[in-house]
Amino acid sequence: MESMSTDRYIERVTSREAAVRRPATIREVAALAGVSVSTVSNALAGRRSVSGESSARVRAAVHRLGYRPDGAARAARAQTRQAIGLVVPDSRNPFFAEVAHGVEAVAQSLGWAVFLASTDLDEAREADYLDRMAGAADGVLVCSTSGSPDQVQRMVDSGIAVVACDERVAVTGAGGVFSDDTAAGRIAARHILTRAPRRIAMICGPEHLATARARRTGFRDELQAAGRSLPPWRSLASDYTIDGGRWAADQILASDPRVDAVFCANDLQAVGAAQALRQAGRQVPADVIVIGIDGIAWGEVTEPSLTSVTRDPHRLGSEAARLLIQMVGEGAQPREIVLPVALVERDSTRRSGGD
Amino acid sequence: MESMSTDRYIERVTSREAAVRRPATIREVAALAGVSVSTVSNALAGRRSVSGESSARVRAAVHRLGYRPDGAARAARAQTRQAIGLVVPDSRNPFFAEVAHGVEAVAQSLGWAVFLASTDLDEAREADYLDRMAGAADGVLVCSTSGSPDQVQRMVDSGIAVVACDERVAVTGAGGVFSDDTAAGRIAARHILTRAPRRIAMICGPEHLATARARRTGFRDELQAAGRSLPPWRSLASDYTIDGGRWAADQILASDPRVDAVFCANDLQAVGAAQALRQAGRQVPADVIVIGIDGIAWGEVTEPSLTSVTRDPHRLGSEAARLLIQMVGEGAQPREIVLPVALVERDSTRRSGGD
DNA sequence: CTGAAAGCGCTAACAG
DNA sequence: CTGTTAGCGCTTTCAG
Repeated sequence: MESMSTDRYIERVTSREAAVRRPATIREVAALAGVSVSTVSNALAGRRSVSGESSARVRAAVHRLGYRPDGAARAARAQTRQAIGLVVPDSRNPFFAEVAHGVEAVAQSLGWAVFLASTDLDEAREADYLDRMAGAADGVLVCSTSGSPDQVQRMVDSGIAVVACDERVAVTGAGGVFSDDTAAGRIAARHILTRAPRRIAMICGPEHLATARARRTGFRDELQAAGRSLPPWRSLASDYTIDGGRWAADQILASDPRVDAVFCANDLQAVGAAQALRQAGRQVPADVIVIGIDGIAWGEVTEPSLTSVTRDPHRLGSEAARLLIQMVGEGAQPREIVLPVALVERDSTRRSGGD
Repeated sequence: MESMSTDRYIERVTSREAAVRRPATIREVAALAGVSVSTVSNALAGRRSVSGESSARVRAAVHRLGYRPDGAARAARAQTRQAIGLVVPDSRNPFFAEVAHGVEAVAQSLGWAVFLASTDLDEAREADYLDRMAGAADGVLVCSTSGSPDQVQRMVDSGIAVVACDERVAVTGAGGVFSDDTAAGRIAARHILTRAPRRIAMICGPEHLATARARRTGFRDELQAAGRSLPPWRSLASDYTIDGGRWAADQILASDPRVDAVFCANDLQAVGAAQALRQAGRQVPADVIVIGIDGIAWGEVTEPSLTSVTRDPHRLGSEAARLLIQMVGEGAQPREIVLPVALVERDSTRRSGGD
């Protein structure tokens, strides 16, 4: 099987010339166009009226020189970087990838750039990133931070706009876009009850996340409202990951082999749980139904496809970006937005026949 | 089912105070510390020797004021933004998400920021992004661009470092990090042949991508070397997406229901193809084996788990970022790096028993 | 070891 | 409609 991998590493130099050509400046453009620097600036920004004659010559010069305004210089002078930062725990997580895409889509359409930062759940990295963003962006979007709110509070206090997304952050003066996590838990419970299960289990998210607690509360409350309760040994917490879900499902199976419904606080856990369940010989949904929360796109690809209470991650991101840009660009008040959630029913809770 | 979605939208204002506090400047720090601006600058950068006394006072002042150097001003003066741009077709695609994570990890460790841009395969957006990055970043990493190379060439010519990643770009003076796509195709073929299939099919990527063509060539060549060939009706191209794979698999099934091995030019297609195959009543791998290329993490989660020739997307990104930062930070020559690929065998090509 | 002064490339008054 | 003039906040000579 050793022929099954290519050789170590190939490398070759591509060009022989250093070509330390520096970008053209606005002054060069002005000189070539035979106008003043400010006319170039105005022509390019369309800020003040410039004669057709002049702007044509400017355009020509810009084109000939391949001129691009220097964002840094502009930012220094105009006191706006036209950039926002986005801090997520892990950009590979499909939920945050979707959020990031939403952020980026509206930022792009509004002419803002976005810095991406993945903390990988490392507090030191998070602190470092936040620090850096404070110096490079006009505002930052913080998703599910694990660190202490102090640093974020200091950012807000020193004039950097902050919008929290997904998970609340204890900071005054920050905006926020969240989903109705309690409702998500309730909806999941209601849907599960519809299938008349006898033995329900619950896989929660990390205890330190308020969103995880809210989902649990919603789920529990709805169950109790229906006169059902959850024995403690069928309720446990794990990471918001596929592995976390696998592990939790195995635990549940060990303490109650006859479980026939499992609620997961997020989709990744649900994917892992469903997999573990199948590997333990259970049919999903015939023997056990599984439901998650989040609404990641991979939910329709897994086997079976995953029923989920979607939080519309793309919209979470786009709404958050819109709010942040309003705050930073138009001086809008920070506010809090709670987005609705909705059930997306797929195979993992499908009634298989006459049950 | 209407109770299965939360109310429209909730919103409330979070703070009543505008608090237009502007960030502290280096001058304020200097004043508070009782030293000059340049001493503050030097103390902070550790560039020139500063007495312990002074730097202590500076540190204190920085802390008290919550001072953060303004990146834009620094960039304007020092002529380095310490930022790179990353342009990908779609940041939600797990392959590019992984690449992005690799890029970001090394950028972060080297003290560079990264701008993320998803073109969504829209040439206008790509052009817009590239343009913007030219003004905001010191260099840009371009993954699988669809647009014309002219713009990228102009960027290089005007002093913006460029590194292509994954897909080559016809530009002189750009660096590049690629994987050995031909080898990937060959390895896939060799592995498939190991299973002694009778009717092999091939799902290629978009014809306009050189990587797609190379994978096809590698696959074909290896087949021919083994004295096998592929009837044209069992070879077709589709998008590098799950849907593309689904569609292609359906086509193949229609023209040859007895196909028992399908090679896909990327993992997303393979996931889609496997799904379509199963939905058409075929067992994977018992009836048909499926193999992809890329090595996305979701390959181990799908049912069955996916055999793939991995290109190690994370490393592709980290290597590309390292090269770009060397070019832009240390004036390194642009060069071309070709990374090895390797077979990762999973269930989708597993021999089920004695076959 | 420190400070004064000169800009980075750009925008934004302000006069013409 | 246009040009001149001050800076943005920072780094970086250059003298002390």
